[in-house]
Amino acid sequence: MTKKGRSLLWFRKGLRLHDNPALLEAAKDVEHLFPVFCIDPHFYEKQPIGVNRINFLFESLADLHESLSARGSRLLVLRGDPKQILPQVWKDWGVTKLCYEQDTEPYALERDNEIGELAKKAKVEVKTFLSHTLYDPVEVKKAHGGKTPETYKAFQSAVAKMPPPPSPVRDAPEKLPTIAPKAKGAEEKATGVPTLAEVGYTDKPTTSFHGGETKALARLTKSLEDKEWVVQFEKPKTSPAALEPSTTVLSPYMKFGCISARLFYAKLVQIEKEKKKHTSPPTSLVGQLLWRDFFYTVGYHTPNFHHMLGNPLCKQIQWDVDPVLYKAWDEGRTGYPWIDAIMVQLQQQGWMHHLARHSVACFLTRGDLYVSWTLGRDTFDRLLIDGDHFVNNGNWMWLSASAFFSQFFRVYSPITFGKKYDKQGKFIKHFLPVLKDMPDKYIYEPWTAPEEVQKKAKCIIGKDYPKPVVEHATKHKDNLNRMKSAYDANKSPQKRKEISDGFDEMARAEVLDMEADDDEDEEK
DNA sequence: TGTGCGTTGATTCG
DNA sequence: CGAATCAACGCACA
Repeated sequence: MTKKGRSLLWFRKGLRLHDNPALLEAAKDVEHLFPVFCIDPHFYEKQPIGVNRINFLFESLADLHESLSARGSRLLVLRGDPKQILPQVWKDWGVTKLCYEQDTEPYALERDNEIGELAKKAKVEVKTFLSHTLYDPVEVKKAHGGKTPETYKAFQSAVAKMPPPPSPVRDAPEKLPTIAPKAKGAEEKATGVPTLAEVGYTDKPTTSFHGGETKALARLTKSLEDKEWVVQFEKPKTSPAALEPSTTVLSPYMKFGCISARLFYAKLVQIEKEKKKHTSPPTSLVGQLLWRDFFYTVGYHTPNFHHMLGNPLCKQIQWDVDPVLYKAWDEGRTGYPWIDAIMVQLQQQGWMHHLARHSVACFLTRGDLYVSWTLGRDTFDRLLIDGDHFVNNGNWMWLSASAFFSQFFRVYSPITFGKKYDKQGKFIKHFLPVLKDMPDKYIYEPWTAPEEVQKKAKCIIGKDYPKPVVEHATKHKDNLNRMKSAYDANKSPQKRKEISDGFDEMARAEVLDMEADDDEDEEK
């Protein structure tokens, strides 16, 4: 049988050659294969992506290109809106089949729907595959009696009724079909992975984590080396103050699909079987993978999951609109070293420990500043190399006690929480060198240090390092009362609606616009 | 309608 | 260092 046809493999997430069913389908029985990634302006129109995050993506693309090249292919990187670009290239290149991995994020659903329609008109066959999550969110809902599981437990009971997650499919073949040699515009349009400078970045990336399937697989192997550690893993017992991460840091690779969740899962289950005794969800490593699938599932089925307004799961809360407090948090100058050090770690590394994220998220919202979780979500989305739509939004609602979690009286202290893990404040001193000579005794509350101690440490509070922007002891108590009132109000649909109607989204937008205004001021 | 539980709080007491 | 207490939420299930 002679091979005919030309397929286009569209990479979005799933930046890998292992466990990639769309790739296997695209490479099957065709004469030529066009592996494509689109740099879609949609993802940086709302806010500029942090340099670490965009670099992680570019590194992942470069790695993908290398791996494809080793198999006689290459990665074609296109610039622009895929809804415009793809129809053009499949016409130019004579593409007969379009293959990609399903993406359930709201923007992706809309985009892919539209592209599906365009493909139909152009008589391009479309084949899609579910391989980003362990379970299909649609199937999970079915298994739960047609209702969306809104708690982890409900999710667990739903998936317990389902077949286990599919095993990873076989790796990409050693030889892939080539790109058609004279495909019109293939070389001009697809100019390889862009440099940071080309897309307007002048700053260098600062993170020590690097993207790509190769790095991902190496990290997976290393993470699973110590099987005893694997089977004893309990997330809450790992330290948020460790300078060498106390967890796997596989999340950025999971976000971009440099690693397959199903591969990770299969390996964990194998080790658990081997060792017999092991920890269990929700705290175990398998439990962590299930959290990811839980948020993907509930997020997919909840309208306006990434908003407070119009989100049926989300408590309607009249958060303060305070650009000054928000910016102090965002830029790591709240005057609470534990909070600021974590925010600096976010800027530098694009990654923080899960409990560190809890600390700063609680602080921004119900704990101290009483600023909307959606602003914190945006900061994380901009700077985290593992920022993942459903997981990020879900966790922000959790920490702000807007959904999933309702014991709002459990507040993280910006002073004592970190102390439990790091009495000497090594973490703080690493990320806030201005405090490096502050005695351990004052490291979590430097404003309490006597003047001569501050002088000796060459760190005057209010000059070299900020005074606290709010007083935690009093503010968190005020907030507790406000949360109690908000919860009471949410019991009444009428009052809930009143809060929604009165919540000024424009005011929230102004907070974001402030940064643009600042830039203008600097130029003047 | 009551009860127990919920991935990861803080403080105090023994 | 573990347990009780603080003040007290919503949800699932009996």
